[in-house]
Amino acid sequence: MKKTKEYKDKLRSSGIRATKQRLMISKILFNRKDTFHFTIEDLNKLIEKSIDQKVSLATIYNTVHAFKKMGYLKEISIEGNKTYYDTNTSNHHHFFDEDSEKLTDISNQKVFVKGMPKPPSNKFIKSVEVLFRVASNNHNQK
Amino acid sequence: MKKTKEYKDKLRSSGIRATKQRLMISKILFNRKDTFHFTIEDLNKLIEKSIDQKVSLATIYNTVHAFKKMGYLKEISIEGNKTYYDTNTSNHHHFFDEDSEKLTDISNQKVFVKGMPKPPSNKFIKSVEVLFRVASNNHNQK
DNA sequence: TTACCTGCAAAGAGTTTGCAGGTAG
DNA sequence: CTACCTGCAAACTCTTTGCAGGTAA
Repeated sequence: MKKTKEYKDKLRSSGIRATKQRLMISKILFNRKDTFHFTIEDLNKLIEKSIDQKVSLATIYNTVHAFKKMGYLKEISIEGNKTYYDTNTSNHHHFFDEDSEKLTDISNQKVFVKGMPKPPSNKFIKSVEVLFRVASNNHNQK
Repeated sequence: MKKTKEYKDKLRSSGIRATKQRLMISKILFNRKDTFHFTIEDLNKLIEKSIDQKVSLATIYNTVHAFKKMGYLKEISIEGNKTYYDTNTSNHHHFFDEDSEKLTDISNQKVFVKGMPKPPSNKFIKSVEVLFRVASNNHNQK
């Protein structure tokens, strides 16, 4: 609650209006200590659980896309038909737990990629992402 | 053509029937020197272009899933709503060209990940995948 | 012969779009 | 006041499913 003004300013300075819906979503996504990994479905459930009014799915998609374009969210590469987003927009790596289908951050200060390959001509490397797939021993092959 | 018997044996030894459709898809996917990265849509177009009869989409999905289960294909983690498959099932890495949305293999003998993190308790690391995103300089942010 | 497979069409899941009415600035 | 935004429903894309008829072994 105390951060409402801060989010208003952030949105306005990004050139979009600080609507009720966007402020609410900002609070849900960014009022937390840890990185948050989510799908649109996850976010929608959180909104429904909250006391405030419901937000239409179209608006949730719209807002998440806007936040991504502004650099407040990052899309994550995970197989499957759902799109995952991450509130940690810095370059970092992930565990993907195949049992629970949950992501965990790994700082890029702990993991190093050696032997950076030469990119195709006229291309430059925009980012390097490492995904460690984990599971318990008795888990079926994905 | 000369490999038909080989594919028949391969399919049968995997416990599924060597149907016309599966043999045709086997040839398209595996009768090549280089690794092949594709979506179901790509594969369907190749089948349509070929001289043989068309194969229904349901059968293509069915076959690709069967091949994946047998370990002949690997699913690749790329953002977006389409599923990518790879005929190279060994542990290796990729360039992803954001301009063309095409993948290129990188041997895992060239790239090394140092500082392997400790997985969550009771979990073990199944695989390590590195994705290098590349683009040309004038390309818009994805 | 018969268990398995294919093709079609319908259904499902996730996402996008068009547009009328609402609201931030 | 008005350009931008929201909510709804319809549309779209990719994928899965049910089932009648076909086919490998």
